[in-house]
Amino acid sequence: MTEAPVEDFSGKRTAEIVGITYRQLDYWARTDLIRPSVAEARGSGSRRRYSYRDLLELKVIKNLLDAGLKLESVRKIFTYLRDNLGEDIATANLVINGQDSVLVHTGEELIDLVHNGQGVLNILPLGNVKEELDNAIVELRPAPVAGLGEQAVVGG
Amino acid sequence: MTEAPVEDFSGKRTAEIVGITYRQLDYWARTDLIRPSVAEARGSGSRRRYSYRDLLELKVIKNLLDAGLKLESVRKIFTYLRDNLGEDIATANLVINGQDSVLVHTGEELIDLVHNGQGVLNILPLGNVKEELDNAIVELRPAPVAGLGEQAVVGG
DNA sequence: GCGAGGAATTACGCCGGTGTGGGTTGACCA
DNA sequence: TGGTCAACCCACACCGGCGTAATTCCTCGC
Repeated sequence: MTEAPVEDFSGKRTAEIVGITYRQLDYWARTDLIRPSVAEARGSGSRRRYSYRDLLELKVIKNLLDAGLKLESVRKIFTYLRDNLGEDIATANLVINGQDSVLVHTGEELIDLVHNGQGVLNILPLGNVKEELDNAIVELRPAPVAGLGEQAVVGG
Repeated sequence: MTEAPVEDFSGKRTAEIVGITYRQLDYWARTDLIRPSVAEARGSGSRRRYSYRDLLELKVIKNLLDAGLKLESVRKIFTYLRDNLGEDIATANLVINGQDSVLVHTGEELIDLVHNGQGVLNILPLGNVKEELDNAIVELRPAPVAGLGEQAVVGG
């Protein structure tokens, strides 16, 4: 355990890892979609610090946007999701039906939903998201500095 | 066959049936998302005439929007969908993966896609759409005029 | 049967909110 | 002290709401 998550990330690096532009990250932070939970910006020149969990959420957002969702919808989804995005990320599928979101774990549940669902369902396999993220973190090491990159003590 | 589809619909009524605003319908027509296939507008005051098939597409769009999709994505989806939205509407599920769309008929195919899919899948059961539409058409009869509502001869 | 008037419908310009990109300035940290 | 990163201002595209002018359709009176 404690594989890595005691690491935190600058705004720029966060954007690179997640695969979004820095502008988006900036905009989302200032419009309260996702704010850096380790350290908020405190005026021009200060540094934002994102946690691993933040990156995870950002990656989910990125996936949702790539799927063609409106940012507005993503905002609403996260209002719900933030309370439920927990341990079972590896196996869960996020299923979104308009304003409502559910976490589904089995394929059968999924089929049920599709059959009963009145509208479009947006389905995001969260396991993939975590995987993608972890890969990106490894590949995008900040620099070939000795051993530790952006290692930081968060005190947890 | 020929259950009803020899009917066509005014812009206003189309908007009511589909459940969108007239503004949207107007905007979509003028930006080439969906144009009335029976009769185009030919200047201020002219009348648009939408076919049943148009309504079907509009209803799909409405569902996609309700699911939180960007209109931009919907445009791209329809570029593909228009060629493939055919008879099997009753049973097919529209599956969207970012830019790509597929029509899927069985639950197993669906699960496969979910497992393999890298990103979000948007799934829309098309059968429901047709059903919703037919209900709305019946419920929103234009007026209690004798028997026939907006019956019209469209030719072949 | 036919013309006139009113109702219905459309096109269009104006506008605002959102999301995003660019560029610049200013603070922070190494 | 220099490089990096956040804030801020600006601009632009998209979506769609509103109001208005223009046109067409429908109905009525003759």
